[in-house]
Amino acid sequence: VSLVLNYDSGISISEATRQRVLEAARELDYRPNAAGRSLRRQRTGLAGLMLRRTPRQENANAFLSPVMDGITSVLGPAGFQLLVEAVDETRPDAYVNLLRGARVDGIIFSRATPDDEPLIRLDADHHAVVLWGQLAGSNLPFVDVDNARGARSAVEHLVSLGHKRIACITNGPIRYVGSESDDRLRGYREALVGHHIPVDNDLIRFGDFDERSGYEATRSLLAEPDTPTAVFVASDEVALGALEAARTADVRVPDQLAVVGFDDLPSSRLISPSLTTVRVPARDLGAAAARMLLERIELGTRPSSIFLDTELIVRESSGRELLTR
Amino acid sequence: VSLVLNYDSGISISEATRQRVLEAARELDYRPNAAGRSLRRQRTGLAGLMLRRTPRQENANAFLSPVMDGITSVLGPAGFQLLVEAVDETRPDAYVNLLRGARVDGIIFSRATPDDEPLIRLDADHHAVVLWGQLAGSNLPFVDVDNARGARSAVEHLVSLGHKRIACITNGPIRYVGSESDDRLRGYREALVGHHIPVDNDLIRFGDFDERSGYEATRSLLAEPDTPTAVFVASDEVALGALEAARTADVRVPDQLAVVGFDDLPSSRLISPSLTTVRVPARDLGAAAARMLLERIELGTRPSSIFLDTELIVRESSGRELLTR
DNA sequence: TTGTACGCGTTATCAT
DNA sequence: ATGATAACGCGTACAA
Repeated sequence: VSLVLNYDSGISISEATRQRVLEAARELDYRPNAAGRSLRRQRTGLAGLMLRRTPRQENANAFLSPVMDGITSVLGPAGFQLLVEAVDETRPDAYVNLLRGARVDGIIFSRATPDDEPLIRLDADHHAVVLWGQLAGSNLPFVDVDNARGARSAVEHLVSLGHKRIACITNGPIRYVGSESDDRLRGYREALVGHHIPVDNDLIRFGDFDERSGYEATRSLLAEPDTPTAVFVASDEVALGALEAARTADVRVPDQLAVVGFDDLPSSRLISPSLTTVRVPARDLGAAAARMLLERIELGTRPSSIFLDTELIVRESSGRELLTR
Repeated sequence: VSLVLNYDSGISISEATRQRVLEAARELDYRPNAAGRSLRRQRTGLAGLMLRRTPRQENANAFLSPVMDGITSVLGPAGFQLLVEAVDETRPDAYVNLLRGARVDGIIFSRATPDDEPLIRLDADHHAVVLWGQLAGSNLPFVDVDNARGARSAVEHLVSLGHKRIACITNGPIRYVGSESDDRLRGYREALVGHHIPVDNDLIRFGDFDERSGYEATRSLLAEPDTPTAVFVASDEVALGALEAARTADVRVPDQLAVVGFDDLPSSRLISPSLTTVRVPARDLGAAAARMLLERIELGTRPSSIFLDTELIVRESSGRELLTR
């Protein structure tokens, strides 16, 4: 029975019994039992997606839908299903049980922190782990966008429009070197340096992941003696605050202040002025992570990490060329 | 060993051996094997979330994050994990295997269609199924918001501001009576009738789930001989199109046209003018669905369906009272 | 209180 | 080509 149901060809079963088995299976509406199969095969056909729930951005996750779509689009055809689990402070090592208890064959871990010992150990023990987002100081396989390069493309866009006084608002405090926030800030600096524009630290503000911080940072930038003509904001959410600040200060966007964001949230296309931004290919990242995970599970090899390209999406908020003064 | 590890009290094991077992478990870093446990217990500790992927709103799902958060917040403490699967046209009955193959103990099914025979049969066979979104003509247990009531609250808000010419744009074509789109349109009608305002069918437009359709519907409404002073749009996404249409037509919101949406997407708070809307408590709905599913799984009873209340969120787009003409 | 043995459902292996 | 059997890891029923 097992041979008939699990192999399409290359098995030595007479056609007669083959049909007999298939007929019986149909009649009984037979479906193989997942637990029995997992136990015997020593494989679950399940992959885990670990989502870090920070109290701050608790329900923000706009990327979740496309990411999961990308993951399942790869896992599904390979015969894998997806188990999603939130990793929070109450049970910080839940994912350890997932792998060590063989509930899943591998996990995709989003936004790992640099000091996650149990995670490092899982990797060392040849468990299939793949990271969503680069982890500085570890050699765990990851997928990520090149944040510095994406930031450079945004700032170079502003430079090409004629801007020289370009401010930067990060999407959050710089927690450690090599973090997303750090890389985007670095890209901003590199772009300026590359075009021989001096980096003015008075034009750099540190956001706090939310719209409000973007609002306040922009207010304070507009109060600078030598007002910037453009601002690169390292996330769309924070950039929305920048647009709001410009609006309330009667500063026209993009004429008086050009704004470029990062992420390309669904709403960024819809607001007015629509937001020029750096698109993060969430679905592709999900698919890439899933492919890497499959490689690790099925081949047992250690996949090499992947950087995907961002894409600059030019919209109204940076729109026109700067009038020469 | 099993007794020691699975029961805190009420077992007849000497303290000495109890400690010996615990010590050994710690030393070995023992974790129970999920498949073995599932097989023996005849329970997987997994619940399935079936997401309907329509080609149209493929990456839209802004509710996904809070919904999953709500679900896991209930399932987690009960010892259940979540398996997420997209149900698409390629394998329309994948969820049948999920239950009949005992991969999961129950499923939450989002946006079921009225003619889903296999789903009805699963329910009849006492499988644990719970619906996200009411399904007209079936008696499957569901969670939903009272769409008609939510729509009424939105329109009554407009009436209370003095509006009499109130248009309606649905969020999509009316596929069947009792659908979300139908209920919201019905609520609009009921509110008008309840306040003795005649329902003018010339003020009703059928959107198509996207911003563009809202834009076009609003343009056409603004071309009406007796222009409406307010419009109820049955989804925020479509309402964004309405705002854009007003903007390009130099119609001031809310002074010349008040706009109320439905859903309360994350961006609705952030745009300008911020959108008055009817909030759908996505997280609570998720939690409620999970509670119902647990009841069905653990008690084997048939939970009664639940309507959760929407909440009217008044923002700028409906803002002021209408000046009497 | 402790030890043993069985069976959950599947699949791989080994003889026939 | 077919049939019989063992084993995956767990929890429980029963014997000791």
